[in-house]
Amino acid sequence: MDAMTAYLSIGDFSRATHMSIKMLRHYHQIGLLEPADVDPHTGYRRYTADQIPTAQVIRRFRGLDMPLDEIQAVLATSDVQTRSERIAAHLSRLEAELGRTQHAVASLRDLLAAPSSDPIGAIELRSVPAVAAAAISQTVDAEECAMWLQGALGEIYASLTAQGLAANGHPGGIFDDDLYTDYRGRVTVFVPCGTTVHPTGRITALEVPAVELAVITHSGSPTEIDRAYGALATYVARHALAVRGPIRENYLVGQRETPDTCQWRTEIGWPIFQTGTVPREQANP
Amino acid sequence: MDAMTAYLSIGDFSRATHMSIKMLRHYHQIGLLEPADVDPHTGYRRYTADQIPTAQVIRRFRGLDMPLDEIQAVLATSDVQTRSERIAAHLSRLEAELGRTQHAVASLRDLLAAPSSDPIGAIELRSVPAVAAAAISQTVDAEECAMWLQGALGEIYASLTAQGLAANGHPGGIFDDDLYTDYRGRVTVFVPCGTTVHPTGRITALEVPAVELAVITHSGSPTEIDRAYGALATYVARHALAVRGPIRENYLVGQRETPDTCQWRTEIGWPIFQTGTVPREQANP
DNA sequence: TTGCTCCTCACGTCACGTGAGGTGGC
DNA sequence: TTGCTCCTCACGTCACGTGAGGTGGC
Repeated sequence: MDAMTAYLSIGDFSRATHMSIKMLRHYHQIGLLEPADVDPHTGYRRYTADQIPTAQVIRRFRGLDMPLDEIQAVLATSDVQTRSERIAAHLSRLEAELGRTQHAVASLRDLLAAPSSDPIGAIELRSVPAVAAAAISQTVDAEECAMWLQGALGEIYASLTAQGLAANGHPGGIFDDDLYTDYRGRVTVFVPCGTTVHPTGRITALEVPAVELAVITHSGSPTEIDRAYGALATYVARHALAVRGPIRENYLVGQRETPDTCQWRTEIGWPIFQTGTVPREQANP
Repeated sequence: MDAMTAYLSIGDFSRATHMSIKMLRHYHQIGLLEPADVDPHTGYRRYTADQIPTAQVIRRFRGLDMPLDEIQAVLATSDVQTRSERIAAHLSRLEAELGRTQHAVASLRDLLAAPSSDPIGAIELRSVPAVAAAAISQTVDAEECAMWLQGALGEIYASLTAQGLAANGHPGGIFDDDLYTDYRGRVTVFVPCGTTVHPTGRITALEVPAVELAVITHSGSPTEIDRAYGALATYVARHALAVRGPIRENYLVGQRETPDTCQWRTEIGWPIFQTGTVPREQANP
């Protein structure tokens, strides 16, 4: 018997590859996995045994939540080098996400085990003067914001070193409201420096404006900063201090000081009314 | 100033909780997180600072991909005991999935590193006689099939022991086509035993029918059994042997023998034409 | 001939995102 | 008064699943 005539019906192909018929039809429709032959009269799909390995690769990738268009891109890449790179990139992303999820699970376990072990510090009202800085601004997605910030900060420090300039305080970030309300907005990261920086790459010289802020300090990993945000927002709301304006963050201890995120310390600054001489207050949530 | 009047607009609440406005409106619509007040004239949503912790819990759970209705169920549970159990259950599911994904990543890395290290065995055509067995049958989803099978098998062995009966061969499974084509179908798991079993629980006495099968053996974890299925389907297609009927599996080495899934050995049987005296053949994919 | 497989729409699901078009509040 | 915030539809996205209603093949 001729091996070429050994077509598999969609049902047989489903059994061979462990993909549902609905999936196979879907993959046909979007052109990801086209049957070797389609009967022009009945519309019956016919697959060959040769297509099984391809189907299995697709199934494996889907099992790892790779989007269909990415799978398609990988399969369309004939260049072995590029192909391997794309796959490796996806696997790295996956492993990174695995780490984050593991961390989140542990963190939630902690939260549930000791519900009120809040190491959330006091809230301080602060008048921040204007300061000259080297800065990078860009519109970014909320998800990639943390990563983007690290990269931009690295670029700024590298340029300061190249220009023989010294940082003049902790690095900071300025976050447009859109970043929170639409999950996409303008972010500025800056490093104060006495001398005006010479613009190179994405870097610009920026006069960071003066503001009145309610400030809280978050100790620990950025993944758990939400609690400090909540405490700060509660305080500002209860005291009716709220005013429009971007949120600030200052990185007292961060990537540059230690890779151990548990030791990081971040100040969050929420814009408030100019209250003149404000007494230092304790948060009372 | 009165703390009770300290409402937050949806924008402020978004900044306080790191949830987008779209999310907050969505959660309002489905009743997961209702604003403390809605202005009857303008429709403006007003939140209180008290709602921030609840919102944060929701955000944490969503970060772990918990479905919204499950979150709702957890929050609606006033009984602390039940609530903790539900959360713990979700975390356990998550950790199990983490393990599976890690395994899948590693497996795919292997596959890419050594593309043709196929330890896939020979294919044998076999006449299987009918056999008396203790069995459990049920319609299950493809995803939960493996888990279900372990549980059912455990029940069967326990009952055999209780009735003083001995197993008379390896345990096996019978899988309706629907399980592959629709991801939901009838599955039967059985253990051959000489004496007729007394029906208890889900267990019935079953005469497992005789069949002609093409059989391949898969060595290793069930998560990688897809390759053996592919090889077997290819063989059956190329030799035009296919015939309707449920697929069989025999568990030569499984959970009962060793928890190390790498050492498991599973036979897969694909129904074929009754060919009378068949010569033993080698697969030639 | 019966029952099974396979076909094509059309619509549903889940958790939102993306505008359009309009109004309210400082 | 201007510009910003907020509102409600209505529709889109992603990867399919769920029928309805109908035809083909052994």
